[in-house]
Amino acid sequence: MLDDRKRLVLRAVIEDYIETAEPVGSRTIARRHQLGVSSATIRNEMADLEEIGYLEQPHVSAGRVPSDKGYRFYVDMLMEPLQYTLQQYHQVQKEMLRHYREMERLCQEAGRLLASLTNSAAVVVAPPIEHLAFQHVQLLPVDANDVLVVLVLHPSVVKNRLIKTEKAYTASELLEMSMGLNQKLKGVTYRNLGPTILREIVAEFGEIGHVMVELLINGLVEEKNEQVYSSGAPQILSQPEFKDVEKAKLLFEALEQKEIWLKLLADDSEGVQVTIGKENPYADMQDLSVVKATYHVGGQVVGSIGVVGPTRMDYARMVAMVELIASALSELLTDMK
Amino acid sequence: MLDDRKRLVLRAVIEDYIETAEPVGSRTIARRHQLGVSSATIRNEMADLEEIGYLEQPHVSAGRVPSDKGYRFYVDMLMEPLQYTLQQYHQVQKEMLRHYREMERLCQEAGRLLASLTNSAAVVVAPPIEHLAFQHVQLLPVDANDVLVVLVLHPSVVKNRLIKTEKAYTASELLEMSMGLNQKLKGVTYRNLGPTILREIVAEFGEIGHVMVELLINGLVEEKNEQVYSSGAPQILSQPEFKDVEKAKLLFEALEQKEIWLKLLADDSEGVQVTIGKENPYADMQDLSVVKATYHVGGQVVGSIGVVGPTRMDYARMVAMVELIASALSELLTDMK
DNA sequence: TTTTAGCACTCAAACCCTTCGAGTGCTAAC
DNA sequence: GTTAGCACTCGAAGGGTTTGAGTGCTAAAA
Repeated sequence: MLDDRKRLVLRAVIEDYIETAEPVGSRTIARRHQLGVSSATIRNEMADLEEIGYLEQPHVSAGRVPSDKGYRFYVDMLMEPLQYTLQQYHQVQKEMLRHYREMERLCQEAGRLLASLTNSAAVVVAPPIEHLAFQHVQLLPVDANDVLVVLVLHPSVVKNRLIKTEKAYTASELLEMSMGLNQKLKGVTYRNLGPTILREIVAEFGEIGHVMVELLINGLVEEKNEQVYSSGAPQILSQPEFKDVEKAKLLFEALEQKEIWLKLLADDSEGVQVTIGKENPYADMQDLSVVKATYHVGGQVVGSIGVVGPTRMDYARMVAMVELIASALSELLTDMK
Repeated sequence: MLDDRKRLVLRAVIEDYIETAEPVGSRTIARRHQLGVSSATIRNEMADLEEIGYLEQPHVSAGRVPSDKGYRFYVDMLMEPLQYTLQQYHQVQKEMLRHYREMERLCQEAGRLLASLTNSAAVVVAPPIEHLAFQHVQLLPVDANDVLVVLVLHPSVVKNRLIKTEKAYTASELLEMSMGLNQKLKGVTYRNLGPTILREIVAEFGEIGHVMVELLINGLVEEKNEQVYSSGAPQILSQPEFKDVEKAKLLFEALEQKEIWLKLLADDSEGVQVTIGKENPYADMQDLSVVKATYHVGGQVVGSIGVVGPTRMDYARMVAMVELIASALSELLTDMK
């Protein structure tokens, strides 16, 4: 469909544009890349590429700029895949470990690292609580009428909530109830918490049972929004496309729309996925590109992580870095198991 | 020092400027405020106010703009204090309660609310862990070699960490150790964890003792940065002073310098404090003003909360809102007790 | 003595014009 | 098929003018 020279020209235009953020002209290409043809020839090729829709002209006397379609072709067919080094991998894992052993923190840290590696904004969707399984439930006496509920979920999530009770429970009463609850819940995934189990809990554990059920249900609901973390937004202001504050505001607002990310990153296909400009269904993000990957625990997809930036981004680098962070995160989470 | 009319003029200039963000001229004042004198008179007054240093002129044919010193006088002497309503107070408490009963979450939520009430960026310094006291320590068996350490601190902070042990402990061993640790630690503040206690713990509890001590010490260190939350940064981009992206970047960077906030908000004097422009010792923040207050648990200062914005801010409103959030937060935290 | 009307003056912002140059498309020759 | 050459386009940059908000000063009025 595209002969070799056209590919070379397209690639040259895109890579120059990614680097300089300025429309690139035929002479620049002729000078900077040794294609062995004159600018006039390149001019002809560029006109063709524009006709197919891979390049665009901001105005007639400016150079060319890649279109979304052009970037797509570049990402799929032209770009030189970049492979992260083993050294980078270890470095990243070390960084992550330095911080927290707790799953949600680890996910946040992964996002922060990704943002700093790419100089861009990163978004992480942490594993939805629905996929987690109860590993351990414990009621602890803290004060006269204060009971601490500790829920250990698998993998490596601990939730705790202090509750106030009407009745004052003794340590051994609580211990006994903990054992009972454990029996009921151990191994059950959050999502499989059917009404039967809940009703049993209310019936068997009285006041505490009531509170527990409310806590289980509300815990589930509340976490929805807490599950999306973003970082690195400020540094993206250095990108020339955001010299216009309005553009920047759009990006920031997009980052705050956590539901969008839940949906966008929910797709659990394999490998790194790239969404370019208008390919994105959300109108506010059609100037932006998203590069994302899923991460795994023991082979099962549990969440995803990605970067957002202007469509003019270094896709090869972004893909490599997202891949890097996603694998490192997957490995750490799996080891946590 | 300043006669009544000068005060009226200064106040009019500042309030107009806060509202419009444009340098204000003598005619505008004469028109919009009924001072009963002509623009020429106001012009003379403004010249005087400039001489004392309360007003400045961006250039000779522009109107006047308040100087830092002018804002200071306004805040101390001129501005009409705004009192939040009881209804707002209840509303805010309700909002806060809707979210979390856990101290750190509550602090974050307070920041988020403050940001949205003021359309500005808010920063919260959560109570430093050094001030917290151990209330309950518990080791829980989670898996063969996984032990969950739960630290309940007063007021209302729960920390937990999963640790891997060499030895596999039985539930009852862990229970016994929990009781021993409790005895040692209960009531001790984090800050008073002297080497004696730590040494005793290592001596008495072997492997677990080692891990516990490491955890206690590292926990202390790691939390430092985690203790500062900021929110509402994006909305501040709407302020006209940030139409220049460079300015905005400065603010964002300032918000990320958590140590600055720790120091800035560490000062635990009573009431709401206002730092205007150059009064701020940090060079990067000399275009910004900070309005902050401390919050309390049972009468004792534990942390502080504030807003940052351009020096042209609605000080009366900011002060009222910071006061509102700080009292609501104090009351909730105290009740948690 | 204070206030005010009047007026000359200043200066950024807005507008218009010109120039400059990067870049194009087309044509004709190689 | 390639390329040199050239006319053409159009944004960006620079320069000049106009406009208008705002000032300070002066002299007269209160």
